Order: sequence, then C-alpha cells, then structure tokens
Amino acid sequence: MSKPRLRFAPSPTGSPHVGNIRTAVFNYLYCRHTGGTFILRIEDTDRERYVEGSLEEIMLSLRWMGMDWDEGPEVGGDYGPYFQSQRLDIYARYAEELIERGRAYRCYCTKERLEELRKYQESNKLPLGYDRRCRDLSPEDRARLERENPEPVIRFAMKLEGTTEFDDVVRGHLVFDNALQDDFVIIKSDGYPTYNFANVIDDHLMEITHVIRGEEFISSTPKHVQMYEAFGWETPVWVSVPLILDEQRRKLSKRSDTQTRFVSYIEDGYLPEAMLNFLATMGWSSGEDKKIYTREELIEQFTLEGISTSAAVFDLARLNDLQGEHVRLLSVDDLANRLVPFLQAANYVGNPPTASEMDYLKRIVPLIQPRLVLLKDAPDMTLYFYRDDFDYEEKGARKYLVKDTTPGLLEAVAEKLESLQQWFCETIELAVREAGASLGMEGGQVIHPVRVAVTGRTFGPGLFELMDVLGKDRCTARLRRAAAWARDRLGTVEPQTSS
RNA sequence: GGCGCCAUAGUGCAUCGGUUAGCACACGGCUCUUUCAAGGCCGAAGGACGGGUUCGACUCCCGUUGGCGCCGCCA
Repeated sequence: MSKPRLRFAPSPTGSPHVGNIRTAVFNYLYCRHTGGTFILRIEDTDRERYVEGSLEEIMLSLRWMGMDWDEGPEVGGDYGPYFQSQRLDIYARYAEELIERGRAYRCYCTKERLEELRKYQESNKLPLGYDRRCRDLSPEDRARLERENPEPVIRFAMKLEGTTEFDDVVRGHLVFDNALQDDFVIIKSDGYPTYNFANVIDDHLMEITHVIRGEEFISSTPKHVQMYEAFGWETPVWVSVPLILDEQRRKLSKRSDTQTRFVSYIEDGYLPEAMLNFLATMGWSSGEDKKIYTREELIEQFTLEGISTSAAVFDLARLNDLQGEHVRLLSVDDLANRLVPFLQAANYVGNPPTASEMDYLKRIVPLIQPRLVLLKDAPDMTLYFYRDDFDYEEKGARKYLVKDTTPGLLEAVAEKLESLQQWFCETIELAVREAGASLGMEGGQVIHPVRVAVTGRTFGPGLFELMDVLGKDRCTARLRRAAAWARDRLGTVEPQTSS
C-alpha cells in the first residue's frame, strides 16, 4: 500500500482555534507516524466570510507547533494549487460531469423562495431541506425559470431510496437513510463550490487516503460518500475525531469564555511542546498511564485506534500543568533563549542580547525555572534582576519594613555584606544570619525584611541564591535604600504585627 | 422538529467479560522550607438509569434519560 496522504484543510475565515489545531495535530502525528505526506489546503470558497490575516495565523500556528506541511502554500507540491479559490475551473468541470451523469442539476430557486420554504417547514415542524422542485424540470419550465433567475446553483441529486453506509475508524459502521438526505448545493451562484463539493473533489485529486476531521462532519459524510460513488472514486478512510468543548460544554467558538484564538497561547508564552502534548492527549491515548510525551514519543506511539469517541472539555488547568512540566524539562540554555523575546519586549535585554546579558540571564533562569509557567510572566518575575527602582509590595512593606527595628537591621546587614571578601550563597547566608544574630534576631526575622528590601516582594527564589546573582553592590545599595525608606515612614504607617 | 454521535470522579485519560475500578490535573491535609513555587506523603471524589446476555458485567445488546453535533448559495 502506498504511503498515506493526509490534509489539514482550514478555511481562512478567522483565527484558528484550539479545536482546529488539535485536528491538525492528529493529521500531523499520523502522517509522521506512518511516513505519510502532510498537506495544507486552504478552503477559501466563502468570499463573504473571508478574514484578512487568518491564513497567516494558520500558517504561523502550524509552524510554531513544529507541524510543517509537505505540500501546500509556500512550499508547493505536485497536486496544487492548494488554494481552492484557484481551482474554480476544476470544480466547474466536475460539476458539469455530474450533471451529465444525471447526479446533479441546476436549481433556479431564489434565496427568497428557499427562505419561505424554510420558514414553512419550521413553523410546521417539518424536516428541513430543499424540496427538489428543480430536480426534474421539463425543458419548458427550465427555460422559463432560467429567465427568472439567470444565476442558478448546482445541486447534487442524492439517492432517494436505500441507505448510505460507511466505516469510520473511530465510530464503526455508520448507516444513513437516503430518504432523509438533502439535495445540497455543490456550486453556488457566484461560481464558487461549497465545502461539501470542493472537499471531495480535492481529496480525490490530491489522493488523500485518510480524512481526519472533527465529528461535526459525520452528518455530512453520507453526502460525500454518494459523490465518490457517483464519480466511481474510491473513498478515503474516514476518521471522525471527538470535539473539544468549552466549559459550557459547547463546541469551542468565538463566544466561548475559553481563550479561543490559538495565537493568543503563543503570545502568552506557552511552549509548543506543552501545547502539542496537551492537544494530542485530548481525545487520544496511548493506552498507558503517561502524562508527559515528547514530540518523538507522540509520533512513535500515535495510532488511530487510540482516538477516543467522546468529546473532551478544554481544561486550562491541565494545559498549565503540562506547561510547567515542560518548562522544567528545558535546559537552562534552552529556556534562556526562549525567554529572550519576552525580556526584549520588557526592554530588559537588547536585540540581539549581548553575551553578558545572556550570561546574566542564564544565572537567573535556574532560579525562576521551577516557578515559571507562562513565559510572558518572566519579565514580572525577574523585574528586580533588571530594575533597581521597584516599589515595595504593600503588604510586605507593612509587615516587614515598617518596624522600628528594620532600618537598623537592614543597615547592619548591608554593613556586614560590604565587608565580605567572597560573594557566594554560603558566605551571604552566613553574613545575613550573623548580622541578624548580632541584633538578637534569628532566621526568619531577618530574612523576610531583607527579601523585601532586595526584591520588593515577599515571595520568590531562595534569598541567598538571588542575592548571589544580584551581586554585592546592588544588594547593599538596596538594603540601604530600604532602610532609608523605612526610616522615613517610621511612625507614619501602622506596622502589621500579625504573623 | 428530523437525523446522528456520545456517556468511568469536577476535568482529561486507563481498565477493551473476572481489578479493593488505576493515573494525572484541580481540590483538602501533612511534609520539606526564609517566602513562593517545585518535590514527597496522605485524603475526598466515579461506572447516568432500567432491562437483558453470561457462571460473572464499567466492559456486549436493547430501551430510557442526559449532553453534544448537524440539518446554509458556512466550513
């Protein structure tokens, strides 16, 4: 059997969302697992809903995920063009062929008539659908109707009896009653094909072997199957993957509370490997109890049989957990490099960063790595490594700085540190503790105020590690600044005494 | 309204006729600790309901209920 050929076929009608990309993930993983070809095809047949820029977002999202396509926009291929808007003549030709075969017909019904028909059906609780008025027109009627509406659509003539059946890898054998099917439009009055038509023509012409798509297409698959039959073409393997739902358990959409635009996850600083891990394990399982998968493991283990049947609710907490795990999996150098764009945006490092900026960053990274989730949080998390004029966190200042003992303490610590010959975690810790001890204070009583003085915050990496990175001069200067700050406010602010 | 798909803790998955129904996230507690994380330990929490089939059903079949999807000159 020849190598599988799969396509991801988005329409450029808006920002791709998580569900779209998850479908791409399954296509991509199966391709790489089998050594098949991954194709990107743009289904831009709806001129009204076309959104400028969405094509770019689609390509950016796929590439960011490391899912480069083997054929498609910008890379070409032997089955192009890969934009449906550039294949109009092809669809017209095949539509004509269907008419000749008696499996399609021109429909002159106006949108108004269709609208009325629909209203009538709805108000009488009848099944919705076209009434096939134009399916068997006499030559006279056709001529008359053609004068009334010179821009007909072309509809596919569905079988009126029997059943349409097909096998879906994840759903099993599916059977649909033909009598309930609709004569759907294949060519619109503007000459553009509909999804249902172009999709089938292109899948055949591009020799697609497996159609992996969301389960919302199950109901229209009988239409597709009948077209393959009408042309005498072999059908691809159908793979209907479960939907991804938002917290309201609705199909993900722009209206969902869940962050929908995929690129917003890129902007937030999620790791592509975390996102891939997350998306791949939503609706698919290798069968083992395993949480972290690398791209290689996913490609190695991905099978169609592992795809589950039920829809999955998008769980941001799980994504974030996976994100944290993958952040911690990165080497210091790797994480440092990925942080650069975010730090540049905050003006912490230059573009490009200097060698010494990178060296400094690589000393910071180990301290924040276990605490960092979204890369976009790095600038805030590292603020005091780059700025001296930070404010003191209000609660922390009230609790640790505004005490009559603190100015003296901080100055004593500063003095002690200034005398240090060697600046290491161990020497710093010893000095800080000793300075505190000389004033009759122990551990926490000195460490907390010092932390606030040096970082402005009550939380963060180990104090001595961070002071080590900051360096002696900065630390002592900050201690003296805090001491002065505290002295200025003595008596003016009520210290918080509770622990 | 018609048709279809789905149904294991709050969430994501495992268990594909025989298990005290397992794991992860989230949640609660403890622990480590200068804080916050990370880590370790412990805990609470589940087979929608009803019928079959079978020696035995979470697992197979049917029905009910519920959820979702589709029913466009959208994809």
